[in-house]
Amino acid sequence: MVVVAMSVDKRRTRTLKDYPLKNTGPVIYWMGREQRASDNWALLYAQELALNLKRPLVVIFTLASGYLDATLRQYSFMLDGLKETSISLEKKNISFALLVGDPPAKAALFINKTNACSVVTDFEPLKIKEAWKKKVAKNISVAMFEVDARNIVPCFFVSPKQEFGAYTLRPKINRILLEFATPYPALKKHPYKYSGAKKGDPFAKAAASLKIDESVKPVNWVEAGESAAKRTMKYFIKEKLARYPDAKNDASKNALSYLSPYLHFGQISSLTVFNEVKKSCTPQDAKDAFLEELVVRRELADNFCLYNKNYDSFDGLPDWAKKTLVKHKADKREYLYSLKELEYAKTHDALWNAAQLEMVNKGKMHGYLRMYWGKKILEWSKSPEDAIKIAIYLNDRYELDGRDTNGYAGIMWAIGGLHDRAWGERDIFGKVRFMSYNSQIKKFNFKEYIKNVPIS
DNA sequence: ATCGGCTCGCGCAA
DNA sequence: TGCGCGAAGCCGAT
Repeated sequence: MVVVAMSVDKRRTRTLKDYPLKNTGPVIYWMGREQRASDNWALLYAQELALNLKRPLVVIFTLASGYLDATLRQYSFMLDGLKETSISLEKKNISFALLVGDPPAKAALFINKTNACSVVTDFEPLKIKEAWKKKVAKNISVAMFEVDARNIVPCFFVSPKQEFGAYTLRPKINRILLEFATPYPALKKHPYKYSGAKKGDPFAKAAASLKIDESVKPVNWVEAGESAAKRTMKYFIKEKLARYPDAKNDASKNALSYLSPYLHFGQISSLTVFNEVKKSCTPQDAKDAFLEELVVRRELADNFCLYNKNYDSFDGLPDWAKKTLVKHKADKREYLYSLKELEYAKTHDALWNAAQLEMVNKGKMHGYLRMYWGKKILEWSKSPEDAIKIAIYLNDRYELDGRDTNGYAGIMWAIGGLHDRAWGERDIFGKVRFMSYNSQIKKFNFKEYIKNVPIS
């Protein structure tokens, strides 16, 4: 077959299954965490393959019950976004199929049944996703590619190992950032129609068959989906970005982008945000401060989860931190709270309780307080192992952006010194950085913050 | 209000 | 081998 030059950078792609391209059924994009029709390198790559082969393009999404203990809150945000995406895809003559059940089994079955000519999926370093992909690759006889459509600089290309800190990854990203920060081509109206599409609304049926924890309710202050994500981005750039450097660590000020749920579900691409921020009329220091978090810190979290498969447990911490935490494991805890006491915000610390309630009731905790929140869980739990488990449980249960590489890296930073340096030794924390209640309340108007936290 | 020390290890210069 | 410096701090001295 003729190999045509592709506009998606080859360094963004990896081969998961080496097999000659066929010329039979559709090209399939198995959509994972990049849940959007626009500005999606994985989808664009799949479309280019399909155009070259002159075949239809089908996007499939595999929907599992209780994925990593997600609750109705996250499912509802995700499905609302997917509905909008599926409509956008259909408008481009790209078919969308929602497959309910065991993801790798359902995906492989669909690929085999439709006699697909190749399969594209998006990059995500979580263990469960890697296991799914491996299983699918084993059970199909067709080429399968993976595209990093999340990071601006592809994660597996920028570094071959776990980076020690932001300062070791930053220069590697910056050296090649502009090579990868290219504008997105538009998704084309696909000229070859897929004839096997099922009639009817797949979402109604799927919702009925899902078995998920419904005790954590959806939140109504934020709208899901690609167009809401773009509106949120534009509002942030226009109204809040200029004061971001001064106000970002102040939980009583409304200065954050509120983009993390959208970024988590891939309803917006960080490169889209990057390009919009760059071309905005905002002081350079504000752009720099925001882009550091949008690019370096987010991509550092993916780097961590890609190269450290203990990203969600004590074993994944750096050696110096494990050593010092073990040394202080038996230190007396002045306060010791059970999971339920923490979950219901019944501690002696009004600031911590407020942050916890903000998360439980809103699905989003202020970014700066997430650090304080995590460090106090270490201080009040019987071991660092327990603290990590509890923090991940609460984060994944209540945050809209739970189960994100950023969530794991953030918790490991707070509790276990990941990507951080050693500091003065003290009880429980050892040499892991400590944060104190007294310093926090001196830094910002916490009464104002607490006043605005939704208490139910 | 501001400053230095705390303390570890990577990466680069020499 | 030495040295600078880092993902968001704390504390005590001045």
